[in-house]
Amino acid sequence: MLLEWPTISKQLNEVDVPPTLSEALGRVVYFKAFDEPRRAQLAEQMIRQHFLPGETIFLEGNPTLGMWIIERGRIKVYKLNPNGEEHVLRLLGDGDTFNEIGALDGGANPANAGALSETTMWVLPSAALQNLIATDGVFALKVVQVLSGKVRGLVNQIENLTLYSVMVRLARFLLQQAEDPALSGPGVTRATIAAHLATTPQTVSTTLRELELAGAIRFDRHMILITDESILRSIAML
Amino acid sequence: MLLEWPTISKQLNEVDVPPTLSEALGRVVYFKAFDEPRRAQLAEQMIRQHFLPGETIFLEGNPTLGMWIIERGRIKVYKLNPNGEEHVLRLLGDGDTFNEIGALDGGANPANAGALSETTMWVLPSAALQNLIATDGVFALKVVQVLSGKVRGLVNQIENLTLYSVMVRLARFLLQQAEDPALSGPGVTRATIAAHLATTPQTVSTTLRELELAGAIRFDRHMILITDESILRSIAML
DNA sequence: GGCTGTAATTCAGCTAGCTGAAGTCCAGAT
DNA sequence: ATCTGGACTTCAGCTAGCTGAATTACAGCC
Repeated sequence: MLLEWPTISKQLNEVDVPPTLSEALGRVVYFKAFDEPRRAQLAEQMIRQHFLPGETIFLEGNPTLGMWIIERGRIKVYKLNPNGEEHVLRLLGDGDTFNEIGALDGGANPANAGALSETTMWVLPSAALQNLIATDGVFALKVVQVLSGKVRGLVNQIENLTLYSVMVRLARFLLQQAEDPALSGPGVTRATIAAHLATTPQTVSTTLRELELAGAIRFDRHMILITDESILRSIAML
Repeated sequence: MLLEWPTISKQLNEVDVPPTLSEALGRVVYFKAFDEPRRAQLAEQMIRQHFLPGETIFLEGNPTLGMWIIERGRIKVYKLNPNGEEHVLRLLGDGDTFNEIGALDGGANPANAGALSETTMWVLPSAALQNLIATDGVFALKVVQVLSGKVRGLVNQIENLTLYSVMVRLARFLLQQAEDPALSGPGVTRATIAAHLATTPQTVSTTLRELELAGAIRFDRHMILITDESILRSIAML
């Protein structure tokens, strides 16, 4: 199993870029069940946005524009404390959505968002989303399902942060990374991962060395190779 | 401002116990908008349960019975790691609901639940809840609102845990406690609070002493008095 | 009143993980 | 080929908070 780790920005040519926005919407969890005309109608209400690496997409506490859908790129959703320290809540990539909460309840942005790589995205205005829920029971049900999953995910994050060591959290992250391409790729640096696992880049480094020593992974240039998933899983306590 | 701290179980006579279940449902966030006949119909589908302090209500991973509604008492929702260490996700009391997620998405219980005090509760079976969502758009919208709030709350918890010290977390908890009676009262011991703030009872003790030294709080028997809210708020970085 | 058991406090010693600094690696630009 | 700057690594020193143990306080009960 091979993991693209940071700084590898060249070879990132995921082949299957969907040709039209409407088609792309078919891959978004919320709209999978929509038929073509309905997706097209939705597409008309959306606004295209483009960001460069390092650019801020929006700030916590500001009014929510809508739900964001990533066409292509990597972004982070994060919190800051007054010292400027950062905790990365989510790392997202192609086809992922974010800031649903603000769009759904009409409140302010719950967190900050920033581009990690060059990114193309679309915004579905809050009003359009809320209108869908109010008029389409099946869609509302879908939203409840997705939100439930989101709650489960956050509870899981809290569990990891409070009940497991950096070693375990990192092992779990590597296993997730093997499943989800959004967790690797351009812009996803050690510092970003550290901020996601509530630790420091230095500690990530030394802990990766320990994982190598334990025979779970191997380094190949800037890539990380899982050499023995069973060892990694047992370290991850899974 | 006065906070009942642990071990005071006698004087807990919150006067306004609602006489009927149907009436009690009117105080539950999900059912506030229901009229009396509708609440009565709902009440018919519910099952009454009784627990003693320390009893387990349900375990993570088991099939979900339904959504629980607390008539009277204190409970905790918590996660365990293989060492038996515990993290308390939520502390709940009269009128609060829990395990909605399992009931909403039909999955397993996302966490464990246990009674902290003698508790009377009701279970609304998952099927009944899901039926409501499917047939009542206004209700579905309400559920989306509540779930959004839940996500915001969890993100807030993660922020506290990862970006702020025990001192700050404890100060914030004391301020919350002043607002929400479920966070004090019978069964809510130092150990429980420590498990909620991801620390130890010893550290809670020493940190409370420091807060006293800073002039933010005072001890009176086993009670904690907020003597200077502005000091406490500034320590809490709020 | 005195007993008993649980909760809370205090303290000394320890450790996981942080901090800051110095050095290395490497992709991209010239 | 060399240079440059960001990312990564390594290390020594430190500290917030944990651990275990001993002590005290208190509620409930007779």
